[in-house]
Amino acid sequence: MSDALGSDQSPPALLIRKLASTAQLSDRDRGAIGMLPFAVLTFPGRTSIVHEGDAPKQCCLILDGWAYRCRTLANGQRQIFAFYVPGDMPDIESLHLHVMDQGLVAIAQTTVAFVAHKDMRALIQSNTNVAMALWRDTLIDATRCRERVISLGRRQAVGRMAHLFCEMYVRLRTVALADDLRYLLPLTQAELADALGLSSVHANRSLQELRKMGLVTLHRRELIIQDWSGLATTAEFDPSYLHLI
Amino acid sequence: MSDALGSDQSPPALLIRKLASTAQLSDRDRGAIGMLPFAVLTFPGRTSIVHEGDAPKQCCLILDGWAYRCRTLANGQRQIFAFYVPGDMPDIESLHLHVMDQGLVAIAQTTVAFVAHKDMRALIQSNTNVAMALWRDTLIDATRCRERVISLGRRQAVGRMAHLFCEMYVRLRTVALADDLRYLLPLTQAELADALGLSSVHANRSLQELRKMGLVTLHRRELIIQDWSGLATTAEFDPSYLHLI
DNA sequence: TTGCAGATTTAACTTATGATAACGTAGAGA
DNA sequence: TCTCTACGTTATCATAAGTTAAATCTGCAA
Repeated sequence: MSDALGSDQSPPALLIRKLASTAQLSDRDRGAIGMLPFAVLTFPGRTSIVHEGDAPKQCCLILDGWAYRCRTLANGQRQIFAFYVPGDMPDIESLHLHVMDQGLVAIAQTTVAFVAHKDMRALIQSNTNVAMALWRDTLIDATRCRERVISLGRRQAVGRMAHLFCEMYVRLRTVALADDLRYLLPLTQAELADALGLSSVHANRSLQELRKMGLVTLHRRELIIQDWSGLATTAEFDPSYLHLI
Repeated sequence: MSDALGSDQSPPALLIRKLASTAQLSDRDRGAIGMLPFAVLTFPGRTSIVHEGDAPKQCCLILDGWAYRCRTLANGQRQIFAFYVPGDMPDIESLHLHVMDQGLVAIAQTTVAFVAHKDMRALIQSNTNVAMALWRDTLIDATRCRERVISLGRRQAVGRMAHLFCEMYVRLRTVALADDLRYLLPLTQAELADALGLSSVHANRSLQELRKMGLVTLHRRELIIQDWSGLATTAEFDPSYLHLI
């Protein structure tokens, strides 16, 4: 992928920057996060970081690459719930809910930093403010999930896709992985379809519709937004649900 | 509705019982929750408890009745995100996210107990364990949201409806508002449709399909599950995502 | 270069769901 | 009793999206 996010690339620095994008952190908070011991691991594309049914003893922080959470139904259909990008901690909830009811999968090659639950718990116990920031982060994850519900329930395919493109642009921009209305979107159309509740054929049709409308191009995994306001209108996109400061 | 939930009907007692259904609470925790000052208010059916765009200064606890969170799109379509029943605190998140991006609406006549944010914050600051239980509760709310995503994305209308009926049965049973495979479902078919991402006509068709399959009856707001295992199979329902102890 | 595998695109056809409108029913209140 | 209203039901037609299959295209490795 790419090394954005400013100078200090260490896992704690990334986590601090991420949490500070949605909450206020004091120097004491930053210091406490800075002490967290992380173990860094790289996963090849399309491999599982956490399996459905696992009971992890650690949380992970995406450093580089993308991941998604998904579940497979009995008939083999898949639903992708959410995408995670650098700075995100996709499984903070495993601190509280011990069995993962969905898997976490690396999309392209993805580097992840793990912190043991016990270290996270110690941090949370000793630093209420950081606990609140983490809690807040999980709540924002939930608002994104609700936005997904509205998309699936009440938007048509083209609007859903436009909405996802808008959301990812805004999120990637906060970690300096998008600018100038373009970003790397390492998804196949089949994965896009699984996220949007579509068949891959219809995902393809919808994408072409967006192209035909002159809103985006997507070629070689690079998404270019040609008409932001048109795209946002098509999506009825209002970024306030992301609760960025 | 009905007065279930055992002997002590006070708001703190209800909250304690609810949190204890998904987390361990010590006597000290229970004592601390018991001290929370609540203000009780009753809302007529189809009135707004919290408006979209509000910045509430209090959290609410449903004592009696049902409520739902919803948002209305530009074209007038509505999406209901979640239903809340006695024992639920639908807007704990307002402690952390100050503007509600959706409304909270009472369905039938609904009684609600309000706690001021400052009192909740004091409780959370002084009692980490209760904070963790509340956090955990918001995470379970999020797992329900994800379950909704899977329903909307990958299940057909009949399966979606079956899944909702299963979930509400299990949830209502934990607060003694359902037993013997039946419960009060105070929703119109139009509301059911808004929750399931369907038109009301198709919600009606799907309901009739469930009846024809011999799985449920719904008459005069009473839902009777005639064939639990058939319904659960149709829904591919697995209650583990509710994380009940 | 060639061949291969995965990804995208296109086409033809089917199906689930939406939209609209008419009609039925039951309860509330005059 | 009558009327009004909110809901539920039914029918018809329109359309978004699914399914299947085959034709390209792309990148990659031999």
